[in-house]
Amino acid sequence: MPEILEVESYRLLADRVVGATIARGWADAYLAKKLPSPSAWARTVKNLTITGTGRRGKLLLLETNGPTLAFRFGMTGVLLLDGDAGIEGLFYGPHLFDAKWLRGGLEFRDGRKLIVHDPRRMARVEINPDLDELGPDALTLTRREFNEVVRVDRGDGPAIKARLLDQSRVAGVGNLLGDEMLYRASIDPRTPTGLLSAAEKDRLFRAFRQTMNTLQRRGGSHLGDHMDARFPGGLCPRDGGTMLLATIGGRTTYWCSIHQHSS
DNA sequence: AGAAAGCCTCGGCCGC
DNA sequence: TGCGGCCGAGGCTTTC
Repeated sequence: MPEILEVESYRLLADRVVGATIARGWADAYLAKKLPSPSAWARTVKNLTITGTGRRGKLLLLETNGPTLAFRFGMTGVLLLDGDAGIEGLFYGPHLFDAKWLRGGLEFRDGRKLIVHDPRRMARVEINPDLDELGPDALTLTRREFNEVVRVDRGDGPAIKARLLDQSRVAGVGNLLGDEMLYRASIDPRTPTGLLSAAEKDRLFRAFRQTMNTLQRRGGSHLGDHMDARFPGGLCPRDGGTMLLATIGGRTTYWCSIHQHSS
């Protein structure tokens, strides 16, 4: 679930600890997998004061008076402050809270705790993350930046769905947001990026912004118009067309056989 | 039982 | 034909 909209809600939650000083931190071996050792997290964060928050795509940043601390949430990670979720419906579907899924976090001198809850163990913490690997942020993508996202230098390029998921091109688009914006733009997700027409690029940019704004207002990446049809045999809510299903860019992709049809 | 919303690695092969 | 880099497949991990 955590795509850019969810991570932005985690950032707003983390804003509440700006000014607080870390008494101690802890991380299990999975959460600390990108660090030299699990103890490196505890050692590094001790006595740091949080000075601000940031975010690039799905990467949450905590600025401090020392190194920048970063969190990525994988597929099932959730950020909690003292056990309270930052947004409604954070524990979606069957994933409820269980103390055994607490993987690490920060405890502040004032007693509050910022905790990562992650059943599937793909969340990670980082110290001084390399932001050069990430493209511009999807929530504030400009037309100029979008033009770079769909630019292809050699050949026809990858399927547009795969390109949208490429975090080095644009940071923050996950599988559900990617499908939703292509659905709204009426574009076949298999279309090679370099073969998109000017009209299709125009529609995709508008749908990109519209998808971010609308789903942020609704409260989550899983609240798109096409979600109800996201199962084998589903019918398009817009025109009743059969929804097609394939793996594109490594992710399960759904699209409408009627209106998402490249001409 | 198979699929899952993210990320990382690796092998193949595309295109110059 | 050689080669760097791109692209897609597969794995991770646990759950329902």
